[in-house]
Amino acid sequence: MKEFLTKNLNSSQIEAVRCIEGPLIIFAGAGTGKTKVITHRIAYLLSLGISPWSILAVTFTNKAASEMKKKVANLISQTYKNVWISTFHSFCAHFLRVEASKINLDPDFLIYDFMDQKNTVKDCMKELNIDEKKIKASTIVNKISRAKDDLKIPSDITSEVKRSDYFLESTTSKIYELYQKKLKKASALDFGDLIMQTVVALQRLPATLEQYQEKSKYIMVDEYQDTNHAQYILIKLLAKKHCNICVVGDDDQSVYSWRGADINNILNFKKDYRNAKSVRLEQNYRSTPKILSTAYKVVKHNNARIDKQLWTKNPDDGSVIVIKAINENDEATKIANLILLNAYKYKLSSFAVFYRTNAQSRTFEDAFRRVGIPYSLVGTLKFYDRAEIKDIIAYLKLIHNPNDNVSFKRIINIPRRGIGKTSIKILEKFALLKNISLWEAIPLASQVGLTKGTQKALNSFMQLIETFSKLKKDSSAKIISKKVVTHSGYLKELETENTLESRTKIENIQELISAITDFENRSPDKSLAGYLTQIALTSDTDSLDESKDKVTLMTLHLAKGLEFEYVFICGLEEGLFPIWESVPNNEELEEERRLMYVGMTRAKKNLYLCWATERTVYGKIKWNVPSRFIAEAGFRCDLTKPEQSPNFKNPNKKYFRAEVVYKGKDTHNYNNDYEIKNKQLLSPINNINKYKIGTMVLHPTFGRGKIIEQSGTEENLKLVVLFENGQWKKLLAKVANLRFI
DNA sequence: TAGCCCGGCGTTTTT
DNA sequence: CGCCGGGCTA
Repeated sequence: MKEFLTKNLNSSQIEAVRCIEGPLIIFAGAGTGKTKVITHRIAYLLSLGISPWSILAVTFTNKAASEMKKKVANLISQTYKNVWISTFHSFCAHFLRVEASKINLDPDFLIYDFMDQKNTVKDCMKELNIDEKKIKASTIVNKISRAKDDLKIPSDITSEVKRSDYFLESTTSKIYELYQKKLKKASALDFGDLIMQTVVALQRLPATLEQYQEKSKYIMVDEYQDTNHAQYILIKLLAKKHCNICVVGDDDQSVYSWRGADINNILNFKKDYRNAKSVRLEQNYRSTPKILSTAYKVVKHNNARIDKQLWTKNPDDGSVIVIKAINENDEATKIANLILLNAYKYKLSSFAVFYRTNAQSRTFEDAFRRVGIPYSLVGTLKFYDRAEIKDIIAYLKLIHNPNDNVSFKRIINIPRRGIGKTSIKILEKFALLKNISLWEAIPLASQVGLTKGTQKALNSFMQLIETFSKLKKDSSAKIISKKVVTHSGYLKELETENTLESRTKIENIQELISAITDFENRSPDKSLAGYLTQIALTSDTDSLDESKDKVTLMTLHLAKGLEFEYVFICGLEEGLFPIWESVPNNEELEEERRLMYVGMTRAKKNLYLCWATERTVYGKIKWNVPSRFIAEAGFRCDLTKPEQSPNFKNPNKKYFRAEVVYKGKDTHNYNNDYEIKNKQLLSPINNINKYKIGTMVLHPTFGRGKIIEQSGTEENLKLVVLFENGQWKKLLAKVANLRFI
């Protein structure tokens, strides 16, 4: 093995890299160098002279795929370009476009996102006279998506249900059937179709299958614990001939079962592939021993897992601390203060706040704004979800395929053309009757008794779109989109509005056009269809910009794969995390626990577990009990009496009881224990370690306070004390003249 | 047709 | 408490 491939790898990593023949499963715990192993493995294959054309690496996210490409390129400069590294969805989209003719598919199909799906389902429900108040459209979308994840067609759904669910299941099945017809008519595929259709095609076309099996003589699958059944079958088909399949994953980090991921895929790998070898990566390079052992204590409570325990050579500094807050504002204020306090040591981008639900982000935004901490909120408002962007995209989609009813309805009256809901309703009814698209119904509008004015408006809309369509042949996506913005009157309407909001919208549209320009400069396929595919399969572009020095706010789900020096996991209360719905169901509870594990293992040095005794939910105050995960992590919480902080009137500045603190022993022993300090807070301090974190002190000028941080030793022992007035001070212990109280 | 008001609802969301 | 969507009125 070439030397450049082995240096910086540990022995298990090397073992995983070198095992290239036959099935291999790599259990790669958090922070164990998983990506490194995959990229080195690819480089190793290439260094052996294996053709890049026969290597396929599949990931879930675009980010992971592009990172992987970049890292392989760094290892092997020349040949990497021909290695097929892509996401499941783009692999399938590519496959389906190339092989479309063999399976009676329009090669220029659109890709529907969640909103498109939901709108289509709504149409179906109207048509089938199903009351949207009884069953939500989004429930049906989820059910249809899950069915596709399981490779089920509409008739499969009803055949295997209990009688109690029969109504819901049979309506789902009916809607699913109609939904597929509508998608077909619009030449659209949803995300689930991309995988399912690919599987179906490969099963039906043995010659094609064989061809792709050659292309995937060596397969690698990243985040295997997140594969759903369809993806599992897809991989199985591709790997069947050569069986050089290498899957990488961590069952402890499986948090997407609600989206169809099946943890059994990874747990049963050895049953599926009898002669499979397995390698465990257990040396962690990210976190401190404290963090790892705490996280392990939590995840150990799960039954459906393969036991593995991470260890590290990292020094045992930093801390794991539980913070008890009075309410959600207090929680945010305390965290904001802790960040300010430590901001001199690290960049703001080294701090992250994780929460279970998006609704929790607001308090943090308020608190951070108040004290002037720059933050970036990840995941909520996606660029491509903004109304103005979706409008312009809808124009592009309609230009690409005028039969796309979803896009048609979105923009028919944007900007206002005097075509209202009732006109559309009439047109829709008519189109349904004639089994044609809304677009095709326009020339026949005179037959349905629409007014002259409406007819005229419809016709000029049609003309507008047709003018754009003519540009398709010899104009780029950029030119078309520019013309759409101006000629449709969209820009003009925003300009006349001239509000702060409308100006932001104009900026966003300009940003969109520059994104399209960017796409054209980069991508080999400069067509409109190419661009539409790209955006359908790409999520947020700008959300996590690591170059900006800001604190990160995000949900725990989005945290997977990232790492930060300081991690704050918030809202650790029964009912919120673990979220109430999951508690009665053991499998779901275990998934919550894995989510906790994911969150904890993001931390490199300092981990804070936060909970509030009181929290306002939907305008009502709720009293909480600390999350079981806090106890499982080895901390004891006093549940009986919620603390009332003395001497405080302003609730936002009530002081802090870092009730339970990790007692750091200077040892790398992985299994060392935690000492509960809860009861010692107000008791006499022994001389040896008298400035313990959590100790109450009295300062001659600042008054009562509590030690919440320490650094340095002996003569240089520095303390951070939080005083009752809400101020934080950094003090040199030797001269601070503190008295214990 | 468009704007307003009222009622219901309120996990997580790689593609 | 706040948002979104449906229905009703000007």
